[in-house]
Amino acid sequence: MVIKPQTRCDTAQRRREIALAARQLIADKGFEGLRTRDIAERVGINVATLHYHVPSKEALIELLAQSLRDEFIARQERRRRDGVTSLDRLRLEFADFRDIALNNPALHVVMTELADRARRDEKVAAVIRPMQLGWRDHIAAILAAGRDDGSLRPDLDPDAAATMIIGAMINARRHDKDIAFLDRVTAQIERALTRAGGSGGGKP
Amino acid sequence: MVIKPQTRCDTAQRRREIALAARQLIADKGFEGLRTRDIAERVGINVATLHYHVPSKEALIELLAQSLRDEFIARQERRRRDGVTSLDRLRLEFADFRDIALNNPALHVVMTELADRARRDEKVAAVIRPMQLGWRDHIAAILAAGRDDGSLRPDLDPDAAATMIIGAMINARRHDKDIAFLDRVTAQIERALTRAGGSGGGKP
DNA sequence: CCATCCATCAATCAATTGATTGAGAACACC
DNA sequence: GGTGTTCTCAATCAATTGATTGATGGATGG
Repeated sequence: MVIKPQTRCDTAQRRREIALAARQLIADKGFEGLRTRDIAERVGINVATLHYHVPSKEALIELLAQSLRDEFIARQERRRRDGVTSLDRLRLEFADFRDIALNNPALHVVMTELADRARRDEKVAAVIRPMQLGWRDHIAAILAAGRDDGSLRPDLDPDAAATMIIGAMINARRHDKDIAFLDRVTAQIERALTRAGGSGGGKP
Repeated sequence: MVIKPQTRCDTAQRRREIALAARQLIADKGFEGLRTRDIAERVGINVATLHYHVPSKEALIELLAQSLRDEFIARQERRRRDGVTSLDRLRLEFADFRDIALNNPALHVVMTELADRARRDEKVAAVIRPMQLGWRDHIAAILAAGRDDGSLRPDLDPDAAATMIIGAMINARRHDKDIAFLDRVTAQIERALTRAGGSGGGKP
């Protein structure tokens, strides 16, 4: 199971490894199946060593949440911001989500698990909620701009629509393993938010 | 904690009580915090008695899933089906979701937890997935009818839009405890799916 | 070369947890 | 009242699990 021949390494590095292993395990077996022993094994260290770097399971979960937030922020910052119109920027959001769904699906799974846990764990909530709010606000800002510059329909409620978009994308991935379905959903969102409204009528 | 003075009762009734207690506990502490002892205490019986009626925890979870499905089906059937237009019927869906959110919020919480578990538990998946698919198909059918009778926009992709609607409603409830926000989201959905597309422009 | 700190591990602990056992109470039927 | 079935519980088990302990090796600086 574990390949890497272990050498000593400093706490910062070990904590990164531990967070990563925890994430993979959660993606596999869910939060309820998360065991410190499994994490240690995956990292290739003793349980005691794990507890040396991360004092308790609670601290571990907080570490996990922070690790997730860090990656989210990193992704956010490395994005291109060069959309010309608001619609372009919205499409960029769709593309980003699609990219994660394809290349790092565990991220969404763990995100969902943590979001559920945030419901009853204040420590996790303190890390996760701002992240979710930030995402929503980010999309809402794009929508508001699009509404005002005319590239999106004028009767948009930015916050409500942003919530709709995020929920739609997550739900599209929840069941359908087929990425094409996500594309259909984002295409439908786009049609639903642009001005035209299919007023031309008729099916092509 | 437990009030009811216990008397003997038959397996069918006990299993109902157990499923209900399990549901409440999951709503409180999540799947990972579900303990057979806690369930037994909540029902007011001994753990051994619980295991007499429900042989294993796995069986318990399956029972839980079935209990949820039964309630869902029951709700589905007791609904009024008298929407005149498709838009009316869609609004009825919104109202149903709103009603559950207000009067039985635990239902949505447990539903989400079970949906997550279905990812790695085939038994649960076998019960939950058809239920979710049924919901989506139900809404998709309404949308398809609306598209064809002209009360909804002609460029609708019923399955994609249904997924969007469900995801939007769930996501609206996930964070915002305020029911008014759900109303904003459903209002936005409605605007997004009807033909007009705000082509009249301008804010009131 | 030595003292010190850091990282690691084998062994073990205490608590939790799903499940079982064996015996007894409530009930039904005759 | 007798008999068998159904339901219930106190006590207990075996396994799991988060966490600790005490010892060991290695690196670093003097």
